[in-house]
Amino acid sequence: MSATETLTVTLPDGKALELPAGATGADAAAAIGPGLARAALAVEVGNGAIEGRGEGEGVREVRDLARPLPDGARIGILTSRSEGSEPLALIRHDTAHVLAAAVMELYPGVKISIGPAIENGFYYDFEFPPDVSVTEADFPKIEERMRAHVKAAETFVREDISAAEARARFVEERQDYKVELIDDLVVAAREGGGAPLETVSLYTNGPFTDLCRGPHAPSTKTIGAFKLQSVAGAYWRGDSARQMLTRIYGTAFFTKAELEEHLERLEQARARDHRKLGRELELFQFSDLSPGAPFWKPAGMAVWNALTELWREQNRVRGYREVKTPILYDVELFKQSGHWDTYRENMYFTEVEERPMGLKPMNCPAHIQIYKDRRHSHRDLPVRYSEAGLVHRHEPSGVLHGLLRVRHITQDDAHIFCTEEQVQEEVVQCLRFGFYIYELFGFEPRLELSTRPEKRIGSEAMWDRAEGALEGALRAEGLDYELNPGDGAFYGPKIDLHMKDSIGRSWQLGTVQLDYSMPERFELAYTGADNAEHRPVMIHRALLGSFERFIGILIEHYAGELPLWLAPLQAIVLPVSERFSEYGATVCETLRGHGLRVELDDRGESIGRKIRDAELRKAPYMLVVGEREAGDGTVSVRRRGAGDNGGTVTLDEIAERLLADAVRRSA
RNA sequence: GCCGACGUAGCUCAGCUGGUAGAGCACUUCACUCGUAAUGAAGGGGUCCCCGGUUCGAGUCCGGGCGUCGGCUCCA
Repeated sequence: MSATETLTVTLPDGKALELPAGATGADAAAAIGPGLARAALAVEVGNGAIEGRGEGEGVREVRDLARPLPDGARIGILTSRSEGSEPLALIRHDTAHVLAAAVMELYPGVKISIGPAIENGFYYDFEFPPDVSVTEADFPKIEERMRAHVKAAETFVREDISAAEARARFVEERQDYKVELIDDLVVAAREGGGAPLETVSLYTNGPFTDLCRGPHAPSTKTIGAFKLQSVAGAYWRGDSARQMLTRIYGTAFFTKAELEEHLERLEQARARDHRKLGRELELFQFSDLSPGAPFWKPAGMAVWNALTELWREQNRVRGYREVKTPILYDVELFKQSGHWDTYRENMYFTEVEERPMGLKPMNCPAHIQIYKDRRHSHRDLPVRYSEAGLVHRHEPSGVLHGLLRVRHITQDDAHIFCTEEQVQEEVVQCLRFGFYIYELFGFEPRLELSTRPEKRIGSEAMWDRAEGALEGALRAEGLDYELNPGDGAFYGPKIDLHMKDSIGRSWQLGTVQLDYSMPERFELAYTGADNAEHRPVMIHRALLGSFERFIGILIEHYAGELPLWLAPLQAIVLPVSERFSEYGATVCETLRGHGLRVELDDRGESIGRKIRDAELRKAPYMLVVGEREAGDGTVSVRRRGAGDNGGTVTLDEIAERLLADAVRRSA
């Protein structure tokens, strides 16, 4: 055979496979084996680089099995058992098309927009006719229709047609969103400076055709199990000025068992929802009378105070001095700080004796007042003020979410006023402080460096120095970080600290921001060694983010089972009957005398009942006392969730153990 | 703020097409005095989110408001 009649591809194991010219991914799979041919979903194509490195490495694309393979490509056949998220993403995207197909059939006149796979499933956005509203109650009907498409094992057929032809087709079908997408593709190709857009791809399964880049599995039959999950509003193209579409969320898996396992996980995540646990454990409550503002109950306050102790202790150790500043100010302050111009919409205002006043949305202008109350020498710097600062922000009603998004926010705030030379070292110390705290909870930090945005103040030289200082700090600590070019604040670059919790969710907690704007606006100064006035740099720093949010995250991270040092109820004394209440009271008082949070359950209930209730309250230690213990001054120890295997120890021993645990702050 | 759903006892929820409310848990009382995840019995408890409308009659239907939930946008 001559070269033009064959093509060669390289398989993942490095072996070359020779195929007839024009062979497809499906042909390759068939050439490898009939089992693979049946299991194949798509083909991964990487160009060049037969040896697996060099040119082309990293350029890879997942393609339909039916597309011809390029000569010399490295390929891998994708099946449901392939590693990574791609196989699932593929069938989820397939399922999105099936959803759209079903919806088109059930709701004539519906306009379709886009339907991608997302992290745990997929969605499709629709514009329903004005008189139609779709709710979760309609899901069974839609799912039934979808099942028919899956059962029919419809082939996904790709056609590449000219943009003009596709446009005409969607104009004809009155699919305005598809027309807009095509127009934008054409414009993007033109503005990208490359070749003009020649064709767009359409995918058809059964009666349904969609504008789609692909890829898709060969047919709908690989969708093993799917479920529609929720319906929500979503702006067309994520733009709040544009049409609100109806988004239907769903998920899909290769097998029913996997789907059920996933739904089970969702159920478990709901069980650790901090709003549910907050109510059950009586940590906090919300009231219609003050939306977005938690009421801390005694148990929640115990957690708050334990966290505050950590915060206060560590700030002191690290050279911060705690301050406390008002929450209500003459609006002049916010005009000077700039918040009036940029943030007024989200602030709370009132009038006191005809004087317009506002609640602070940030603590920095307040700390600046303290800094300005005296003159500073370069010898004084850095000046570090910390405050559990209460700020109010009028968050839009739709975004409030338990403790995680509130209007009444207690930030673990700090501001450092320092010289430019000190910036890097101060940032290093902030990062170390953050890591110290996160490690206590087993959070794994991830860092992001955000640099100069388009709209900014200050000279290029200033930004060079500021970004250099942050980068220098990250490098000096040997830390990995992600770069977010252009994502900094207008007044300076920042490092954000993100964490992953026990179930893999990511949260942004801390932030370290350089600020060259506030010192300017408030004309901050220090006297240098040269006896001249200089501007200090200001570092804004929060590590927990806010006490409210951090506690919310902790509750979910620990599923309510807080470590002893944070637990509102550290131990509960359980007399086996009321006859031993007196001894129980002695035990309880002794432990309380050591500063531990202990209660006595002297209700006339059975010991089984008391243990059950104590477990539900998630007390780390249950101390059972009865005739034996009262006789020899001991307690029978039961650990939360561990059953009766803690042994029997003397009162002194248990006190010592609990105290050591609390002081160590062990997780 | 936007879209949608929801709002019934402290909690979780039931209440069909309009006829003045119900369960379990929790709570109270009594009995039991118990050894490692629910002892039994009796009892109390409701402006059915708020305002207005339709109706002989509204928890139920309609309109408005507030709040919550799921998303979207936002988080300087």
